Amino acid sequence: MLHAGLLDDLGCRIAWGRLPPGTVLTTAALEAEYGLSRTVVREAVRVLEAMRLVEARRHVGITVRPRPEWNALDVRLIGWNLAGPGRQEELGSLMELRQAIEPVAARLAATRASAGDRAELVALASRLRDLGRQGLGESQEYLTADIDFHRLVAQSSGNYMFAGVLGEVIGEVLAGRTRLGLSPALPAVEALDLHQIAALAISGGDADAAERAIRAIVEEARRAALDAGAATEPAPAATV
Amino acid sequence: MLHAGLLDDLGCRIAWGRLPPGTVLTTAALEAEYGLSRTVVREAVRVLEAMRLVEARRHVGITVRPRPEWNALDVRLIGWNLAGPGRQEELGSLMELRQAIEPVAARLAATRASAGDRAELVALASRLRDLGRQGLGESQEYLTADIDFHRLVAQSSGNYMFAGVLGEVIGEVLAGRTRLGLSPALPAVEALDLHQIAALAISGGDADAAERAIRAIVEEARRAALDAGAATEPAPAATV
DNA sequence: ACTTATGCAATAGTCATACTTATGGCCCAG
DNA sequence: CTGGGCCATAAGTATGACTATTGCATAAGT
Repeated sequence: MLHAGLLDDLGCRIAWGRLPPGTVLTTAALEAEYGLSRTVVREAVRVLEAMRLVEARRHVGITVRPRPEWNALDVRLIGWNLAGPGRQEELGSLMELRQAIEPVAARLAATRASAGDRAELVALASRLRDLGRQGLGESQEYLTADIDFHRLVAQSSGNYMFAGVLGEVIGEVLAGRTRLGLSPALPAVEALDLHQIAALAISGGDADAAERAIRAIVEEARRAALDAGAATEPAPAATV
Repeated sequence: MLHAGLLDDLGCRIAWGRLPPGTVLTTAALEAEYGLSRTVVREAVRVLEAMRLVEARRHVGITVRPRPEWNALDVRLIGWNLAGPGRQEELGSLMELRQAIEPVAARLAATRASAGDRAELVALASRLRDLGRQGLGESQEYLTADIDFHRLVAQSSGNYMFAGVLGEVIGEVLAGRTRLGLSPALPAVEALDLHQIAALAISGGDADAAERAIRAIVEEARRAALDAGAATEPAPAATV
């Protein structure tokens, strides 16, 4: 589909600073550059406009807006940022977002989660512990269970904003940890314990304990990322 | 501009449940219903698709997606929700989001804010105190200063995601408080003190104190909203 | 010299028509 | 009942024509 391709290409060029804020494009120039019809160009521009990456004005053209105006929490934009030279910075921002949201999500989950979700969280924490003890902290299975755990906490919070943003980005953040080797084959006992504590606290309705445990989990992850701070993950190849 | 009108109309109809998940539209039917060209319809649908409100498929049409799949933190969607029957629920979710984000933003602001921003925060807190003491807690001036204060905390955090989402929604949330009469003409001394404490903590680089103060501010706001829980604000007239 | 008004070209916005593409559902055969 | 093929469905794309708005350049006025 041509629309998706053009949208991604333009989105990346903007997100990566290749079309810096203030750049003025025209639909005619884009048609010529990409060899596509006006329909495809306009439709892609409409989406970029909706994301506040550009502003289209008659007689002027399509101007790239300043970065602070962009819809920072747009999932597509997050993806573009993660796929480009600003990946580390984006992961850092996402880590801070997790730091903010996950403890509150856990607190809410402790009061709102369904019985089924409570049981599922306990089961996931058990799974993480088992895999961790087997030295499989770097495995896909561990990663999947870790992602599922955090997603379920967000969903159980009953706040669909938490569920939405965390559901979308937690996979990327945790996978990034694994790729950076920040998820050791033998996870620290304390980390596994914290997942257990969090799951049991949510399951038992203890909001304070749930919040403290998740806060500690996220803090540990943040510290590990800081310790590895200079270990820069190379940006993915710049082709989307 | 026809595009914006159609987008808002369709967006609201979906957000308000008038086009419930599972509803299948076609571009032909929308053209006929709205008396607009295919171009306008397609461009609007593109944006809705990007927001994950709908999915367009050949041979099927344009299907409204289940609500959990929507981009919950899309600013436009938040606006549609706030303009419709789900306003209270949306304000509740936003309050929780504030609860999560603002304390962490304050913590980060304490370490990252520029000297100018630190001074500005202190000045805004002073302004709030002065207006509050004059019994102007319900005034537009107080509201403006309150919004500016919280926005600046978010911006000073140096996390553009915090700045983005709070910058967009804080005005709406705080204005809703004023409209509901939850912002008393004579604000409690403690509330004014907390803004001072937060501003001074950020200005002085005390992250713990900044976080505690902002947390207390947001918690006080949340409690006030709970106390007024049954005082339902009528949804705005359903015309955007 | 500065300010205001006017006109025109620039570029997006909209409409209509034609053609292409993929795909879901239905029908038929084994 | 299952699998394969075909066709109609509806989106996806292209193009030409026309409309609408507006920014900029120029001219006129003070």
